[in-house]
Amino acid sequence: MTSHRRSSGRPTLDEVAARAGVGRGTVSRVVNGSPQVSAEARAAVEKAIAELGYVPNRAARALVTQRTDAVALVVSEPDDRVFGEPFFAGIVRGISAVLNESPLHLWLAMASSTAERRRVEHHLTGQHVDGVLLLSGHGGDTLPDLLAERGLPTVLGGRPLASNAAGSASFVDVDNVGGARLAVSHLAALGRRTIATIAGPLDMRAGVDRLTGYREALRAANLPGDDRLVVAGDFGEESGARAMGTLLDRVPDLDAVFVASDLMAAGALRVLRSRGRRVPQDVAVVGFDDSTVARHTDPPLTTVHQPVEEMGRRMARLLLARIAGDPDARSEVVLDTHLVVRASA
Amino acid sequence: MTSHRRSSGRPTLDEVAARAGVGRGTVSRVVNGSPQVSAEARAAVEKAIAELGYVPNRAARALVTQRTDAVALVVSEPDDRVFGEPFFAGIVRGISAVLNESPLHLWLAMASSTAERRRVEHHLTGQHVDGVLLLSGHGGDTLPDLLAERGLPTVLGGRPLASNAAGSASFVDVDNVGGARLAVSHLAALGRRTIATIAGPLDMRAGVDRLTGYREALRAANLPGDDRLVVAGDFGEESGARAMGTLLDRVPDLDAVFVASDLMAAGALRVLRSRGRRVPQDVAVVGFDDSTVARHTDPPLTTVHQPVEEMGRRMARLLLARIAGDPDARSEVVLDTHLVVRASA
DNA sequence: GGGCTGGCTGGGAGCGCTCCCGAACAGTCG
DNA sequence: CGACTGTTCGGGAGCGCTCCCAGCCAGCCC
Repeated sequence: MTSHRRSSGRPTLDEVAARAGVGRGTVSRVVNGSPQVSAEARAAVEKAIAELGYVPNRAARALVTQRTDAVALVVSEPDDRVFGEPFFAGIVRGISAVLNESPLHLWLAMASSTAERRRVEHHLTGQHVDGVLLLSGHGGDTLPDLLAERGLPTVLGGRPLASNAAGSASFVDVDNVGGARLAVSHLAALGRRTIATIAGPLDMRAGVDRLTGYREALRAANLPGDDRLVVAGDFGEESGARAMGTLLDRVPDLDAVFVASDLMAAGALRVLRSRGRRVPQDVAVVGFDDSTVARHTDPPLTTVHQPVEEMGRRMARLLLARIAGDPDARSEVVLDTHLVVRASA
Repeated sequence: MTSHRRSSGRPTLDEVAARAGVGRGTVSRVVNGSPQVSAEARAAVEKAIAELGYVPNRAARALVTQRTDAVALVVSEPDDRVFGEPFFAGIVRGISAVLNESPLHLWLAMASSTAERRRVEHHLTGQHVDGVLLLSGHGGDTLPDLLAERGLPTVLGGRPLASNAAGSASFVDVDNVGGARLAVSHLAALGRRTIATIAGPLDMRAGVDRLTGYREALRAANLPGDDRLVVAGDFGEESGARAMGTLLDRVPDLDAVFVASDLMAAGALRVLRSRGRRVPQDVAVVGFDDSTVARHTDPPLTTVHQPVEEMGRRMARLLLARIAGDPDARSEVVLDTHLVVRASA
């Protein structure tokens, strides 16, 4: 009737106040759970809210509070690695599970190309998220530094490569070194003496760490570390096949391979078979990731399991903590991996 | 110096205007690409923006425009299906690819439990997304109706089950019926006469449609449709194994199975082998999804490929169109599937 | 009884932006 | 030369909310 009614029809805080017969301040206090409200006033406001179906306007709130109740999950990855099963889905689930218990919402940003990365940077630093979860991988990513500089709470998925000024960023990682050590020790315990490895890309921390674990385990088992036993791939299946070929050419009598990803291991398995090697009798193989394919290769793959969903959960919790509390607090969480023994080793 | 500087230090539109020596309106016009600005004014404003590193405040803009430049991807799925490879990752990629070309941002909302679903409903209808992409699956989901009622542009991933008032919602689906038909015709063309099927859950549209395709193809090939040849699973590996057992008990001499998901097919393959059937000699098997596992089963799985990433792209484009234009426009997109022939059939 | 607490409350100010109205200024035509 | 059109521009109003301050009303103590 009066011209005050907004066209969109969504009730505002003022309308609630009018209906409850109180002032705006009181409604705001009720909505935000302030204790400074009498029982009667609170009841009246709650009644009005229910009747009107009032939902606070986030934009208006964000405008004044300078907070957005949103965090971004940035997938800053040019290639497919992050999307490999079960990584991405698992992480997202873990994160969502935790965030769903908080008032925060999740904004998903993929930055594959450089242009997209710039757009994302722009948006993040132009504020309007309260924190950032970053799934990166490759070194040379400038985003962590940029965010740190802007003072935006950030949690990295995966330990940053080297000297990144991510010194101020928290991260959650799986124990890649330990996992690789587990795998290679297992191979050594099986009596294998010539253990090769197909490493991941060495510009990714996971690639480097798994190689380190391999070397440590060799040393611990008193086995020779020979550079001809090491070939790097890119975590993808084809690169695994190629690497296996190279390895077999170089060291025909190798009796075991530790492969830094299940997908590469699947490729390796194929080549091994076509070159007449029996797995595990002639060559034992251990993979990494415990992805879905590991259960279905022939033979099923012994592999290192990493707790992806837990990783997502921890990332989210860490971010929550940083947003709530001291933004300078830095934490590092490293999650245990374990070996899943199947038929390939 | 003056007390005008905000503590957070982010430059505002007014500061840009002051620096450029123009009014707020002009800055706003430049930022929003209005043509009603002289070349000099535009240049001055752009210079000031660059110097100050100005980024518009989304909340403030959203508050006045009543738009948010954000859409939500709601995964309303209690169980794992959506997360099965390569579905989720593919969809998300496709969506992101399209959205990255637009001013829209992506919110990700998982609603597994009923409580979470309520929270999401509340958030969506409490406004503050401009549209919704819904990945559902099971019938009985009330969200599409709710959103339609609220007039929120919505695009469904997957054709809704039955009589949902999703009559007003657009959707993108893959041609499940056609895909299943393709698979079963292939089996028939191979000379198989007793073709069984392990269907998906019949409260999901994909489950129903794939079964329909199976039946149509049988009829077209003049093969008997026997209810004993049909067992439903839940798309998961174990259910596939169980179903295969049941099928073998009922019809020991079946010579082919069409399985409505690769994961179930993997389970079926296992049981087939343990029951002494050779694949494909004794029993030919065709799966559905063309997931990563299909390439690695023993033997590799012939399966129906569905264009997941394209599905994501189309969903995003459809939503964009609905947001931009006539919100009552309804569209249905059904994407073709094709058969990937490997060793299992 | 006067002054003081202290719990509740209402409402002004203002967050940063867009929208829109009217002013200012050309340029054009009769 | 005056009236008129069209383009460009400035700035007031207001989006819905939170913050904060002043005001009010007990209740209490000296």
